Amino acid sequence: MNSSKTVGLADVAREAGVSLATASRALNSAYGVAATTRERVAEVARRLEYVASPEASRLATGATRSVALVVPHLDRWYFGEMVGGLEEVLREAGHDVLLYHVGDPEGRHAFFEHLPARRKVDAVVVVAVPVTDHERRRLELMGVTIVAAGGQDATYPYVSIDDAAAVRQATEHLLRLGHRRIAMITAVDPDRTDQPVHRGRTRGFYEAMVRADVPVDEELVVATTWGGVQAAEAMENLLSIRELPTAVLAHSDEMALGAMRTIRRAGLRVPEDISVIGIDDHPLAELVDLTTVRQPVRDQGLQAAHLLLALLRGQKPNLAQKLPTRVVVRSTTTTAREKQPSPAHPAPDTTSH
Amino acid sequence: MNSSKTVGLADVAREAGVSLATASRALNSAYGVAATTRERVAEVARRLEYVASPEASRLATGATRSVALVVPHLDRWYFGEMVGGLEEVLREAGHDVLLYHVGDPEGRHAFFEHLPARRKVDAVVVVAVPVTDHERRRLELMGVTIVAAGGQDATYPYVSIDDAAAVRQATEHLLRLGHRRIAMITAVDPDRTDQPVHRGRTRGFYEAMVRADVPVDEELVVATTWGGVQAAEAMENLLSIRELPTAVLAHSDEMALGAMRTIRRAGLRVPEDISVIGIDDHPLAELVDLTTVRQPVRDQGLQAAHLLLALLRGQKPNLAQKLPTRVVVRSTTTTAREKQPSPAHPAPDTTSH
DNA sequence: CTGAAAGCGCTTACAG
DNA sequence: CTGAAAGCGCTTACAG
Repeated sequence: MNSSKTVGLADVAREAGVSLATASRALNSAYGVAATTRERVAEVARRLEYVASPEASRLATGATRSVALVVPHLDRWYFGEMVGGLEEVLREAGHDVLLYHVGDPEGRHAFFEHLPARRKVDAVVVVAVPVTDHERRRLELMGVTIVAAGGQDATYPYVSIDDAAAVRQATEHLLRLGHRRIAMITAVDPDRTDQPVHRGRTRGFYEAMVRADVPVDEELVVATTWGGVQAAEAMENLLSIRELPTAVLAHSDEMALGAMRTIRRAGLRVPEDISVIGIDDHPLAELVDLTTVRQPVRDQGLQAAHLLLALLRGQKPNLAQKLPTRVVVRSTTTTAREKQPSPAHPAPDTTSH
Repeated sequence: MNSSKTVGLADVAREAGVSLATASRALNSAYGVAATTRERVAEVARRLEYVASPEASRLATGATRSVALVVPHLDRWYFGEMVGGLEEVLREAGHDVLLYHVGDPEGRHAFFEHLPARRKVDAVVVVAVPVTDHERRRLELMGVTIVAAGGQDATYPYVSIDDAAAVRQATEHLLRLGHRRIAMITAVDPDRTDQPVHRGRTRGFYEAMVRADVPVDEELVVATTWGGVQAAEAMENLLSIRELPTAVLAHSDEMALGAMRTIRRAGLRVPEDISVIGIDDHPLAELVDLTTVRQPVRDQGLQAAHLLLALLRGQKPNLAQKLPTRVVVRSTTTTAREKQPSPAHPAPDTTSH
């Protein structure tokens, strides 16, 4: 199949005048080879442009030198950015990076069932994908290390942001501007309706409100799946409430943009009538002047990769790393007006224009 | 390292009462095995949850069953979406998907230099990454198939959109609305300043203008690197021109958003004062009501993967596939006013807002 | 420090 | 149709 002969370890050994064993050791291990021998072999290898066959090495050692990246989406900024950070340090460390897209719970299940059957990877990092304790234990039994990048707190090593803190920051920003009727568009993972509602980002909202001693109007808390269009629809419900909110907090920037579209189409202005704040600091947030809470996504990927490498080396790294977030004030939030806007309850109109 | 024994082909063979050779053939090849034998072996394999060791198979056959995805960015929607499409069909076809991020020309060069040294992959698909003919030939000599997903026309198999046609459609949309002073913010790849200017997207603009017999004011054509912020700056230059354009065409939606920010900050309105159209139909374009030219990104990834598979199978697929694009009218474009806006040449102000 | 040899888990001509 | 055997290209105890 491949006509051009590739140079093998045997070629290097012959050329350097040593045995296969010595050549191998010279190229890999630190001990057990005379310095001069090692250098000579290395020199020959370089000259011959020798590259070890990964298949053969893996077969002989049992280690695969590759890690699987499990991601639920590839088309959202968050995931691409995360993967970019992970790839950089893993590749740098000499690992192959295998991409696995698991869309739904079944896909996820299939992945964890089949992967360990025959170890194709030494480790897997899940990007904001939930992993059951059972799945995690299964992997560990098979000797594959697991790490989470982003997502909710896990019972295994992870690096993420403090979701509750991020939303607390957003809420406090609005409270500071004098807002009291604050609405929140909560994101729920469609595959995980089992989860407690008042956790993560949602919890942060309640915490901030309680601390500020501002009562939460439950009517102003709506839930929907991730996504701008879904948030736009949720916003329609919020606009049908008798007393409109003066500010809206969305669980992501995409969702904030969706909410803004609904507000705009209803003939209201942002931020004059309703302030809007998102979470993420999506690259486009800057271009649409959206106030948001910035989370360092690439850094989470970078750190998660380092965490994984430390674990593979048998070190004892910090197993629960949370990266800081901070409010980025742009122009979609402003001080609360005294009077509520009540523009004759404009019928939300999504078809027009 | 791995304590739990995995079941090997030997276990299957023994259990099925056949030799290793027969077991292997039964599981792989279509011919040379009695139907009953094949079934029995398959049954045993299933029961034992046998999974072949990829390392061993690869070492024995020489085929890697894996393909490398080479991408220049991971944090932009376009690339994530493309990769998602590629991953889906390649994984489905039983290939491993290795991710390679090559940021700059050196990285790209290093990739093509080292990859073929020892075949880690059977094929590589480059996502909008330029490949020199020399690099392509090198890969082919080593027996690795190459395919391009997206990007400019290549001298090797590819699937992409017709860049010139996409911009032609955008230009024609503006012309149809009565615009004559149309500005264009051209995207240039910082690594490829060598390329002819009037090609791809840029060429489409000139073609449409010539066809409509509308003279192009070269002052209205500005170039910048991809990116919203860069486009925002380019837009500042356009606003400093004595006679403002009535419409702006940006080479991407991100760039269109950047242009809109500058227009907005200058106190002008979109589309009343200046119409804006982008290219892509980025998922967020819908949320900001941006008029654009839609390109099917995921489909390009899907098709490119199918093209690759066909090539690997030795078939003769269409080596130059172009997917259609179409204008999606939203609310950032409108008919040209009779009079030009000349708001006393507002000084572009990027600090305020 | 170095070498001969076995082994990693498959696949595939070569004989029957 | 089926089996014994060699081989894919490394690594690593085991002896020196």
